Order: sequence, then C-alpha cells, then structure tokens
Amino acid sequence: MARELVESRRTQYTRRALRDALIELLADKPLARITVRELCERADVNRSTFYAHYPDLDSLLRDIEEDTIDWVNGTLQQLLERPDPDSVGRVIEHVCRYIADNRSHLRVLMSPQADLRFQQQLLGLIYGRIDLATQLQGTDPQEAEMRMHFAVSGSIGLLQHWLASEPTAPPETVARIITTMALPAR
Amino acid sequence: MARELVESRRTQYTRRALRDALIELLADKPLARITVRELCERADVNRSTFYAHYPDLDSLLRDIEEDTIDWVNGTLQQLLERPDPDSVGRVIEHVCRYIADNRSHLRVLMSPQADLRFQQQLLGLIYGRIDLATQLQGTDPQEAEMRMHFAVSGSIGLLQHWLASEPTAPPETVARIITTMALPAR
DNA sequence: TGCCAAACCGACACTGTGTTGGTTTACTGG
DNA sequence: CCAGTAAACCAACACAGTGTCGGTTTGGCA
Repeated sequence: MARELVESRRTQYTRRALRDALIELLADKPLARITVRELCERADVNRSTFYAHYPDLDSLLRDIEEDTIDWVNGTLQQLLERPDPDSVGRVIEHVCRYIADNRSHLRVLMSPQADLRFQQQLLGLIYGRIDLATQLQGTDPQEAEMRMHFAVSGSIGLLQHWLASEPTAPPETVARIITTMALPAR
Repeated sequence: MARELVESRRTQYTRRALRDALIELLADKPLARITVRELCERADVNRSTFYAHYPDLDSLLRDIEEDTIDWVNGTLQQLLERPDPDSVGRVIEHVCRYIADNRSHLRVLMSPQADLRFQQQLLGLIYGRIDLATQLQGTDPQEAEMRMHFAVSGSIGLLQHWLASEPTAPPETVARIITTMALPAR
C-alpha cells in the first residue's frame, strides 16, 4: 500500500493522460461504446501501456471515481467530528457546494452515461453516515429502508439534472430541495 | 405499420425465443456483457436470423420494453378519462399493482443492470401525464422541475429495491410511500 | 552519466460483429 | 393435400477489438 504512494513522475503523467482522456470520451458516449484503442489514441499512450496499469476500462473509471469518494469520506469525517444539531442539512449543503466547484469533472461522473454504481455508492455513503434511520425513528424498519432508497435515488436524479441543465441553480437551493424531500417533515 | 401486425406463427415464435433468452441473460449480467452470439445460442436461433429481426441487442431490448410502455400508456388513458379528484394516488397504486403482478419480467427490466432509459421513460410518462406541475403550483418553475426529477428517480430507486428484496412488501405500501415522498404535503 | 524502470512497438491468437449467397424447412392458401 | 414461398438455417467472409507477448527505446533519479 505504502509503495504505491511513491509514483514516478512518468507513471503519474501516463495515468493522468489516461484519466483525462476517459473523462473526455465519457462526455460524448457511454462507457460501453468506448474502446481501449480509441482511449489510448486520444491519450497518446501505447495500448500495451494501458494494460500495464489497468486490466480494463472499468478499473480505470473506478480509479478516477475513487478520488471523489475519498474526498467525500474525508469531509464527512471532519464534519461529523464536531457535533452539530443540524448536521444533516449542513453536510448535504457542503457536498452540493463541492459538486458545484468540481462541476466539469462531476457532471461527467454523475451523468447517466457513466457509472450508476459510483453514484449510488457516493450518496449511500452520505446517507449511511448520517444514519438516516435515526431521522426515521419510530417507523417500520422495512418502510424506513424503502424511504432511504427513494431518498438516495431521488438525490442522484436531481443532481444529474442540476449538472446537466443551464443556467445552474445555486447549490444552496439544491441542498434545500434534497433536504426537504429526503427527510420527513418534522 | 399495419403489415407488421400480421406476423406469421414462425416469426412470432422466433421473436419470443429471442426475447425470453435476453430476459434470462439480463438476470445474470448487464446488457454490455451480453453478446449476440450467446443470446442466439441460448435462444436456439441462428445468428443471422437475429440480424434479420433486429440490428442489435439494444433494439431487441427496446422491443421488449415497448410492451410495458404500451400497457402503461393504455392504462393511464383509461384511468384519466374518468375524472377523479384523487387520480394521482390511484394511478400510482394501479401501476404498483401491475408491477407486482408481472414481477418476474419487471424485476429484470427495472434492475440497475438493465436499461436506465426505459425506467426514466416509464416513470416520466406517468408523472408527465399526471402533470405534477399542477400539484406544484405556485412554486418556482425551475424548482418544480428539480422536484420532478427527484420524484422520478426516487420512485425508480424504490421500485428497484422493492423488486429485488424479499419478502415483498404489498404494492399498497409502496404506492403510499411514493405518493407521500413525491408529492408535497398539502 | 550510467542504470533501470517504464513506455513504446509490432505481432500473435482469439472472439465478436455484420453481411452475403445458397440451402432447407415449415406454414398457408388454394 | 400439396405446391409455393417466406422465413430459418448454414458456412464463410472481412473487419475490428482484445489481451498478451518479447524485444527496443527513452526518460528521470541516484
């Protein structure tokens, strides 16, 4: 694990070229329609070099996604350390602002063209940490889980629409809508 | 158009074989990992015969999905003809019951493995016809659209979870959750 | 500056794709 | 009941992408 942290300048450049190229291609078409060949062509990297780094396109995509996942994890950690009565709303707003700041990358990663698994993982992480269950106390556990799924998928859909549409609504508005729709009125 | 309605018994059998085979395969893996070859093998249909019917796997899938779309369209037409003050809740419940009745097919078509486009089309159809906008009267149109997207995606996620989980909750419960979360409290 | 890891290159066997021309087979209408 | 025909079968094709080699440059760090 520690060894991998020490990447030579050359390999870093190659990996970045591959990652950037994939993002560019994903803006045009779904992953299934992208070939290793054209990716390498665009990245100006030899095809065999690609295979030296990743077994397939899926792995490359997951590598890219990992950065965002890591950021969210770290941020959640920080935010939840200091106790805050209204933590839920604050976390959601914080994440929305992050998304707005990294719009160009995330509009691709969050698009329906991209990887649904990542999107669910991302939102599931947030709602899981927040422990939505405590917000839904008193209700039937099976029903609470269903509401949870509605909230996660609904948030994904809203965020996708937000990132795809112009002009862009302010992150605060989006956060407010998510909060009001995902959580039961108190 | 009229000509296509008259299908010989043979072609009907072939098409059904292909459709059933695809449903079976989709239960195992996503569309992207399914090849025309293995589909034909399972369907016991010659590969060139497949191409005589469909240009690619995507078209076959859309053909299957069309049946459900047609049913929903027809049902909506019927239900919305007779005016009903509480039409929204009734439509949603009706659709949930249909899904429960055709569980085996729809659990595949609705799965994340399958086609997201279909799922959005299906739910978008319902919410569009219902004209959720009227439910959201008085609010900012941009915000109304965002809530709409939340509602559609949320419903999809909930339905996916519902179809995938055991034991199965009654359709009435699911309909109630969708109604309460998608529509603003009056 | 010399070393060596990492990128490049060309070639390989393999699998899947669409398409085509010719054949068999099984419905259907007379 | 059987002839005609539409539809399914079959074999073979050119082509594109995959994953994996061994051998060769090349760039950067010590």
